[in-house]
Amino acid sequence: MAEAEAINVDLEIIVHGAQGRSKPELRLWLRMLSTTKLISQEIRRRLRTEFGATLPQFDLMAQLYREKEGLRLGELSKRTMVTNGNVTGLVERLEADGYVQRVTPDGDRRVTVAKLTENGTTFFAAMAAAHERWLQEMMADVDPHMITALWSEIGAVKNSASNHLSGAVFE
Amino acid sequence: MAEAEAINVDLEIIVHGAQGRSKPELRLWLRMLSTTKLISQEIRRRLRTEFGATLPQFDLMAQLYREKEGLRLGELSKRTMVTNGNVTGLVERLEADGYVQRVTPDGDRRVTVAKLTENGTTFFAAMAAAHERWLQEMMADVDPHMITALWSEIGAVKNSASNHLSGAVFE
DNA sequence: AGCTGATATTTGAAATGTCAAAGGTTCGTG
DNA sequence: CACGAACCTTTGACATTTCAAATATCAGCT
Repeated sequence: MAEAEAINVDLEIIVHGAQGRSKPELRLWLRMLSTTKLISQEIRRRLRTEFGATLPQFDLMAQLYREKEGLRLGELSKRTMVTNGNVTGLVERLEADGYVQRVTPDGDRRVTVAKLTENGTTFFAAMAAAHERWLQEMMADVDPHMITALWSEIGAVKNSASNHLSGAVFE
Repeated sequence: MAEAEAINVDLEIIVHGAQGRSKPELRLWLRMLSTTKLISQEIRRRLRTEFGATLPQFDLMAQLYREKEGLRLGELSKRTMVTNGNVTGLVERLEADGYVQRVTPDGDRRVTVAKLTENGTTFFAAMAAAHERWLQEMMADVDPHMITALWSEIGAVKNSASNHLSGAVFE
């Protein structure tokens, strides 16, 4: 354990350099980024080996899973924080795999609604259960109080960042 | 301010659903992920519009900046958490732009060392200054104590995750 | 010297990511 | 009802991403 920690500290130093003189905001950002990358990569690896799926596909299906009626591609784009053009391709591939179905509603022919098929629903449910388990595993060494505290503190960071964006995010 | 916060809370709900029944680890993970995405996208946007650069290029140059003698591509891959094949293409484009130079040392002809050119050095220095400023801006509303606290708490998360990886990360 | 195994990088296929521009479709208003 | 603005999705050009397979080189051993 102690050894693993030491190795990890080294990794951090290697990744971001021995930058004692950086501003705290920058140090925090670099650590957030590397931590997120680390966990993302692990989740990607497991999704691929255990389910043959990708993380973006998982994210997209997660949105559809809780909207039985499906979602418009534009909504999907906002919720997954993925660009419109990207959603098109993702849905295309998921449709080819039989997990998602595309429908154009009668009312508005500009719109395309994507929804999970029955296959897609059961497939996603299995992935979601594993996904939640993996996260509990990976955060097993963290004090539960710290987890909830982190959740709210990161909320503060997110709020601050949201208030200082240049682009029009609140369309 | 209060309004912007309300809007942001809505965004979070939209992005991740009104999932009161999720495990804390999952909630924390989703929030970390969306926050990191939000800030990354803002940094990407600014790097592109103000410098015509991409975030991976910035990351790569950051590593070279603090190693005047340059780095082997494999080292670059580890430090940037980017795969080998990916580094090849990144360096290729940066070389075409005149910011990076590739050299094969005499001793070992398997190796390729990348280093910043003079142009690359001054270019990166300008980007780095802006980059640090942007982060201070985006985190301006966060209590400085919280920033340092977050830094160490996220360290705990990172350590825990490192200890529960499936793949061989500590080669 | 020649083999073998380890190292280092490149390549190729497929997916994801961005942005900008182009296509349709709908709606309000003249 | 026709026009133009607004809306939704797709397309196209590129960059990035991963993985696996291929290449190239080195180092050690016989």
